[in-house]
Order: sequence, then C-alpha cells, then structure tokens
Amino acid sequence: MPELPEVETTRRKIEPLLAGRTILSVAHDAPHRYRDTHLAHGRQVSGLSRRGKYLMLHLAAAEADGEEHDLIVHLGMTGGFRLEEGPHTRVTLTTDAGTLYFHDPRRFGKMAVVPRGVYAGMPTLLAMGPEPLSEDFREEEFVRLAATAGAVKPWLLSQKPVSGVGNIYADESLWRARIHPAQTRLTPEEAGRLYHAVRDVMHEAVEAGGSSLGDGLGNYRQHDGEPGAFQTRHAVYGHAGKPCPRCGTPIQKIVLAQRGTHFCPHCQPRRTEDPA
DNA sequence: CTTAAGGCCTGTTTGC
DNA sequence: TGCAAACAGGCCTTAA
Repeated sequence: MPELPEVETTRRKIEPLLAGRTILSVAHDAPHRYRDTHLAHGRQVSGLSRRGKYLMLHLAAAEADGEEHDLIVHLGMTGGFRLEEGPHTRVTLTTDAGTLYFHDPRRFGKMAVVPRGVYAGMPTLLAMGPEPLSEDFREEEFVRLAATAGAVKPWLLSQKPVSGVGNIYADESLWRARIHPAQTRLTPEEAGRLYHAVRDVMHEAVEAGGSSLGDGLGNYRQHDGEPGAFQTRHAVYGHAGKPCPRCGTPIQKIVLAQRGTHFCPHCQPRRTEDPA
C-alpha cells in the first residue's frame, strides 16, 4: 500500500523521466476518477513534489491561459507508474520523450489537474498535517494534540497530526513506541516516543525505497519493477502469530476502525487508568 | 465542530 | 472441485 515512503520513492524515480518534458496526452476512459486531465495537454513538467501520500506534477503555464497547474496523483492502494503497458493500465501518460503507464488493479487511485494550489474538493489535502521529515513537524505540538486525542491509530491515520502515515507505518511506529493502537489521550512521554518513532520509521523506509509485500496485487513496486527493501524490517505488520522481535510474545492481529491492526500484547499493553 | 461508519473496487484467499 | 463469501484498505461521503 503506497504510503509516504512509497510515494516519495515513486517521485524520485519518475522525476528524471518527466521533468522538463512536455505532456502530449493523458489518455484514459474514467473522467470521474481522473479529473480534467485534458488541462495537462501541451504543458511542460517543471518538477515533481509530494505532500503526504499525494504526488504533484507541477505544470508550467500554457500560452492560452498563462496559469500554472498541478497534476495531482493519489496512488490509492495499488496504483503505480510502469514503463510498460499491462492488463491493469488505467492511464497512459505520453510526453515528448516517452510514455509512462499508470497501473491500478483496484482503481482506488485518483488524478486531477487543477490550477496551482487550488485544492478545493480535496479535503484531506487541505487539512493535511505537517510532513514527518520536515522541521514543520514539531514534538511540542504533536504531544499537545495527542493529549486529547481518541484511539491513537485512527488518529494517526487521519493525516491531521502528521501526514503520510498509513496502515503499515502506523503499526510499525506504535510497536517501536510501545503504545497500544487503541490507546487514547497519550501521556507526554508516550507521545514523545511516538513522535520519534514516526520520524525514524519514515526516514528508514524512505531510505530503503519503501515496502514491497508478497506477490499479490497490493504489492508496491517501483516503475521499473524493482521492489523496496523495508518489508524485511517490519516487526509487526503481516507478522500475526510470529514472535515479537523484542520479547518473543506472539504478535496479535485485531481489527481497529475497520483496519487490520498488528501489535505485541506484551510490549504494547493498553493503559486503562489515567496517569495521576 | 467532531467522530463514526458505509462505500468504492477487484484479485486473492478462505470456507463450505 | 467449484463456487460464494470474506478480505485487503486510503479517502471520500454521509450520518449522527
């Protein structure tokens, strides 16, 4: 599942293929899912950036309107760019220097072309919290917000306290911080541990090129088919029943807020009484 | 305002 | 064996 590390890896890998190129066409047959992509035609790609799990292709102004645009891409669960067409190719992106194919078996991915910075109609992007690897992500603020939050895992997944955390990295971060996924109202000590766990996990995962899991459809790959390497460092995600790397207790899997949730019942006990 | 739940979508896995 | 049901899950929409 593409989360921040996978989206960042995608950005780094396809930027050399797109920067400075002119988009000739964005072809697909799902205008509701890939909105206003015709607005990208004829525009030059000035660069790529990322916000949370959103990928942004910055498009130079066209002669007709003099306005810069963004082609916003969300990879959803199974989206990714490839060099070759396949059975799940949903969008064909043709430039003056080659073609990229957007694969997305489960069709959770989305695209939209909008005037630069106009994100109306994208509530998650508008309300997005700070980037976990930037200086905007401040421990004090995170600790303050966590003190009154509900169950910590759904809170992390909301993208509001910090951006880019999805199901895999939420479970891994909570395991490192030794906090139960359903814990509410974190103490300053707990929130501080979680702050550093999120930063460390994201940093390590980006360096490893993200996580590639199994051989199934949800398996994230880079555009050239290369897998990431972080999955070998997962302590709990996908490890139900296997020993906790820290204490040996079998990892437990539960459903929390409709998400598969993995944790160590020994290292991550639920704190029931309020700290005095 | 906040929080919770349903829906989207389809290949794979599980269960009868 | 074969088919149906459950499962995976990020984010939007709707509801409370």
